[in-house]
Amino acid sequence: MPRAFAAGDEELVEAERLIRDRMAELDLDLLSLAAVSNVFRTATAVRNHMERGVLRRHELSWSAFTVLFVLRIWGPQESRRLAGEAGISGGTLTGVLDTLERKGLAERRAVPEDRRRVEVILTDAGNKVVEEVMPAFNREESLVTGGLTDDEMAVLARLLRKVLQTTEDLDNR
Amino acid sequence: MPRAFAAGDEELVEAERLIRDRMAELDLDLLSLAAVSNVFRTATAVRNHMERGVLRRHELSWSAFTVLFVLRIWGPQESRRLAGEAGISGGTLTGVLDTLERKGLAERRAVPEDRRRVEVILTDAGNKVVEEVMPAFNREESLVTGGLTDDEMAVLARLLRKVLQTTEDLDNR
DNA sequence: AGTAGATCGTTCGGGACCAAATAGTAGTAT
DNA sequence: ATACTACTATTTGGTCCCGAACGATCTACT
Repeated sequence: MPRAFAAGDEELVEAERLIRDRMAELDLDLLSLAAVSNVFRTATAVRNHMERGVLRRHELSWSAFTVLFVLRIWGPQESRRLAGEAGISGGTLTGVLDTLERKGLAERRAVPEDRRRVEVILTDAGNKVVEEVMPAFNREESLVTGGLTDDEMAVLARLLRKVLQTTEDLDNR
Repeated sequence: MPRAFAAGDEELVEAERLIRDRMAELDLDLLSLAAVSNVFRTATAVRNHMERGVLRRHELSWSAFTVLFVLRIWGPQESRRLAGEAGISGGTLTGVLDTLERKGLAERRAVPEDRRRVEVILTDAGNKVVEEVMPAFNREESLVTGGLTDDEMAVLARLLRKVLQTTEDLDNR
């Protein structure tokens, strides 16, 4: 049996077979490559799906919704932590907050004991938006994971958390 | 045992416990939510890691590298398919190709039989860049998946492919 | 031949994004 | 008090990205 069709081949999609064959001389770690690149492909596809299907109807950008969501879950937050939790830079958060304030969905509050800092809170309107969008968002999440069993979803989440943790550990050093 | 600490709880990170408790009345599908949101968190973290660590040294944007990579794997491509394969819009591809042409890494070629269409090819310099960047990129992929066994990486890729496929099926309808 | 509709890549407008520079504030040492 | 250091959010400059509008081109039909 030729090496190009060794065991495990049936797991690969065409693109991955091509990569293996056309990059053979580079001696790549194909398991890592497949795992990571599928993270990106899936994230892009699902994100586009969400943006076009759910978020667009509410005129919310991805980051704007994420920020609202974080505020709803974690409660009033200071900017720095909010940015980290939402996965965006501080500079980006400033712009997103400008937009959210303009729409009346969130507000900046001065922190009395330290005037450098800013606390961000969800307005009633913002709270309402989250509680309206979140179920719609979650319905789509259920749809895109419809091909997985409950066990598989749990495994997927667990493995991803491990990769995430490893990546964060690499960056904090 | 209170419901808030039922079986499986140890699988959840703090954020996910919070979501469960603070969104209880919305009756969400928490398994899907955890799976999908971890896809995004992981993708963001790994992408930032790659952009700062590998791509920045070579002055390549994420999309620019993806386009070069697709060209290297799939060979000369027409724009429309190239955009789809790289996961970006047609409008974005135009800008990316302008940049890549300016750097001499890729070239547009007229398609004789249909003057609307454009074929994109990798130059020798572009080919060289891919073969230089790809191993460095792959080394980081190995690092971020370092916490997983080979089996786990294969499972991760398989589950993600399933979600990806389901999402694409949803969109093509 | 001529026209209507589909399809291609490009252009354009605007938001999002990051990194670096900046202005302002707090704490600490001198 | 003053200077120094560390930390905050913001501004700036530049890139990226999408969707919609556009012009050019091809196809099908009459």
